[in-house]
Order: sequence, then C-alpha cells, then structure tokens
Amino acid sequence: MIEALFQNLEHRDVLSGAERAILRETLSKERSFGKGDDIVAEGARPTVSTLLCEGFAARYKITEGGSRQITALHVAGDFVDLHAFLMKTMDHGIVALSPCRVLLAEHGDLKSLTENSPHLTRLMWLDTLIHGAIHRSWIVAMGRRSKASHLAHIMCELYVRLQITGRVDGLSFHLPLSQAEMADVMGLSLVHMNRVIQAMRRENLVTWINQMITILDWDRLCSLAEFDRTYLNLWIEPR
Amino acid sequence: MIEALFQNLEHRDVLSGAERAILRETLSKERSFGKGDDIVAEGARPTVSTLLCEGFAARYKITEGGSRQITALHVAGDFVDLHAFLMKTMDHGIVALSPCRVLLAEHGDLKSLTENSPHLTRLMWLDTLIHGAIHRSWIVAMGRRSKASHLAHIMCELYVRLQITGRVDGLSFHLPLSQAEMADVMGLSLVHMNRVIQAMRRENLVTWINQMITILDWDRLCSLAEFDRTYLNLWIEPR
DNA sequence: CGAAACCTTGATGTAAATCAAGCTGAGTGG
DNA sequence: CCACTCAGCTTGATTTACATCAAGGTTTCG
Repeated sequence: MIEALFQNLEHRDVLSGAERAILRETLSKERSFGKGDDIVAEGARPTVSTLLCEGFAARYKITEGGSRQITALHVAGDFVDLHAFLMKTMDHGIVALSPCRVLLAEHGDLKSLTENSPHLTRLMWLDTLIHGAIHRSWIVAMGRRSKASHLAHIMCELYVRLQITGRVDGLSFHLPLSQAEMADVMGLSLVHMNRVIQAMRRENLVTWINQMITILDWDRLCSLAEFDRTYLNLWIEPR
Repeated sequence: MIEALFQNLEHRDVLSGAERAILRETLSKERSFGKGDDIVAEGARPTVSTLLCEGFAARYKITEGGSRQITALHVAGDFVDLHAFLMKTMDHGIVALSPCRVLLAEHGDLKSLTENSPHLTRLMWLDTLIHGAIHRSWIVAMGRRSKASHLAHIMCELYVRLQITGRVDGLSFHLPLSQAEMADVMGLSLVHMNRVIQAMRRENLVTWINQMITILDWDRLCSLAEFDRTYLNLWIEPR
C-alpha cells in the first residue's frame, strides 16, 4: 500500500530506513472508496490527510450554474488533501474516479512529524509544491495552448506520473475517465471534447479504448504538448 | 519592508516575538527591480528565495508560439519563489510588473529554519499552499466561468489580498497592469480583453483609470465572480 | 428485452481570435 | 512650440473555435 508513496518520494531524494518507518507508522489506517464517492467533501474540516494508494481521484469545484471543473487529477502515491493539514478547511471536494484504496494520517501525527523530522517535512512540503507546479502547467495549457495540445499535455503528464510507481505497460496506461470527466478537466463541453479526442486519433497520436490509453508516437505527442518534465522534479537531490 | 510578511502571516496564526526576530534575520538582504526586469529567470537554480515587499510581480511561461501566460500575480508580502527552496529549478520566470523592492532569504538559512522552527516552517508551507489554492481558483475561472466572471474574480481576489497589508483605499486599489498584461493573465487576446473590461464598465461594476481600480458595487462584483474567500485562509488559527 | 451510461454526429448560434485601422496622451528632439 | 514617436487603448469587420441543441448509435447489465 505505502510503497507508492516511497517510490514517489524516492524519485526526489533519499529516504532512510528510519524515515520509512515513521511514514509507515503515521499512515497506518486504511480505507476504501467506491467510484463516485466523495473522499473529502467541500467545506469539510478533515482531521486526517489521505494518501491515495490505488485508483484515481480528482479535486473539483461545482459552479453555481452546476458545471464542474476538475482542478487536479491524483494517482497512486499522491496525497490528495495534504494541504488540509494546514489550510484546515476544504475549499473544494475530492471524488474517487475509480475504486480507491487509501491510507490516512492524523493531522496530530503530521504535526509531530513537522516537529521531529525536518527532512520528511521538507519532502511532504515538496509533494504539495509539485502539485502547485502541476496546477501552473494546467493554467498555461488552458490559457495559451490549443485544445489538442492541452489534451496531449495531460496525457504526457499522466504517463510520466504513472511511470514513477510502475503503473504503465510500455506506452499504455489505464485511465478510468469518461470523456465527460475529461471535459471537466479541460473546461470543455462534452461534444467538443469528443471531437478533440477524435482529431488526435486521426493523427495517429494515441489510441484510447476501454479506459486504456496507448501512446503511438511519444515524440510527436510531447512536441504537440510542448511537454517538459522539469516541473515534475523527477531527479534525486538533497532537499 | 518585512512588515508586509508579518501582516500576511498574522492573518493566519499568531507570531511570537522570537519568530519575528528569526524572520528579520533570515530576510536581511535587500534588492530592487525595475518594471519589466526578470526577478528570477526560467531555468535558473536560485540559492535565495525572494519576498516581495513593494510592487507587483508575475510568474509567467512563454510558449513556443511566443505567447505568454501569467500563472500567478504577486503583491507585497508574498514570497514569489519560496517553492524554489525545495524544487531547486525554476520551471517558469518571474517578472516585475512595477518597480519592486524585495528581501532575500538564503536557502541555507531556510533549511536551518525548517530544522529549528517547526511552527515557522508550517507557516511558510502554508504560504505556498495558499498560492496553490489561488492556482486552483484560477483554473476554475478559466475553465468554467464567463470572461466577465473571471475578471471579476481576479479583482475580488486582488482587493482582498491587498487589503491584508493595507494597500487599498476604500474600494480602490492601484493595479499597474496594462490590458495586454491582464490578457496574459486570463489567456485572452488583447482585443477581447478590452471588450470584457468595457462590458464591466458599462455595467457600472468597476472603474479602471490610470492604473487605479475602483469597485463600484462590491456585492454585485462578488456575485458575478461567485467569490468565496475561504480559499485565502484569512482567519487566525493554530497551524 | 429494456434501461442506462457512454460515445458519436450534424446543425446552428455564440464567443473569441485575428486582421486592420485609428485614437489618445506622454515624452522627445528639432 | 510643433512634429514625431511610442505605448496603450478602442473600434469595426471577418474568420474560427466552441457551446448548445438534437438525435441516434453502441455496449453493458439486470
């Protein structure tokens, strides 16, 4: 269960055995969610933070008009609400996009961690910073890229993030999002989302069948997306 | 100079005199930038982090097509590149939108701070989390709001953020952005940006003359923006 | 078999980009 | 003082991108 977190952190810095033990102890409570369940509701004041160990989840916000914007996608190894440890109140909801298994950390234990393990604290902080960088890459894609480029960027990003925890098979990976959910990621109507996907298929860039995405031409996909993985901080360095 | 930071932090939690002293010591080096100067360049590996004390700055990314997307606006009291302390490499640039005065913190000193002052560490972490929350509010605005609503949301946000450090005068505040720069914030063409602004003027929601914005009807502006300040975490609470 | 979820397609209207031109005020040099 | 430039703002015309409306298709599943 917790190995996905270790893989995530160990792509950025070295973890000692003692640190791994602390994380294991902090994240000992287990839970499961079904597809469509709210893992955390908007407005909640959670007393635990949630590590996603298996499955896909999304942060989202519903506007008064009833439309939904997904602001982040989460994969195994991600904390979905670590920010709530310090922000206290959820300004958005988090939904399971597939069956999810999670581990929970009491905020009290996280506070102790910040008192006793500065290095782990920095790595947890880094985790939230990387998600901030992902937010920025989404803003650039939404504001200044074509919709095809935006979709290509999302696919490149997900591929690389899933690769960290070994959840890709060659150039294929499982993505349990409907086109309607992807439209909520990109801020598009369902109809237009479908047309963007079909254009990418026509270009022989990817196939997307039965929740399985296969990248047919990684170089052309990256070039369409202007994808540069620097923002994901995938190198080991003392932090 | 550093008072803006204190005001920022003290809107979220209590600071002790000792903590204020540590911050004063950590942030002792001073610098200035002229309008248009890069405060930090994309690709740089800074060894200091920058606290903005006076002026406006923006994070931005240039696409291959040459267009620019601004991913964040910074005001007095904000760290513009605190994330670089742990992310190490800048995946975007930071530009001064007006003359700026800043204070610098060595990353070595920030590391000591994480070793010796867990509470201050949490508050600095919180600062980056709040900017993450702002990123998410921008994503929602870009994806699912009308352009008028998006602009209204930016104005509400800036007003509230500037109010924290006393940089508003009634319902007016100074905003040294050209319409072209605001277009780079919202991901619009200059021509369309201009038309959105004029529509808001026609509705008697705001005036915007000589870099001075005056909100004429706060309630209607908030309602157009669906503005809810929760995400800015403006309440005092032990963190 | 019928229902439900998801995907696809076509037609039409609206939002926004792009192209092109002109305006205004501040600063600059002759 | 006037001619000139330049940055920033404004307006109109045209094209393109996208939303919306409407309908039908496919697959899965009880």
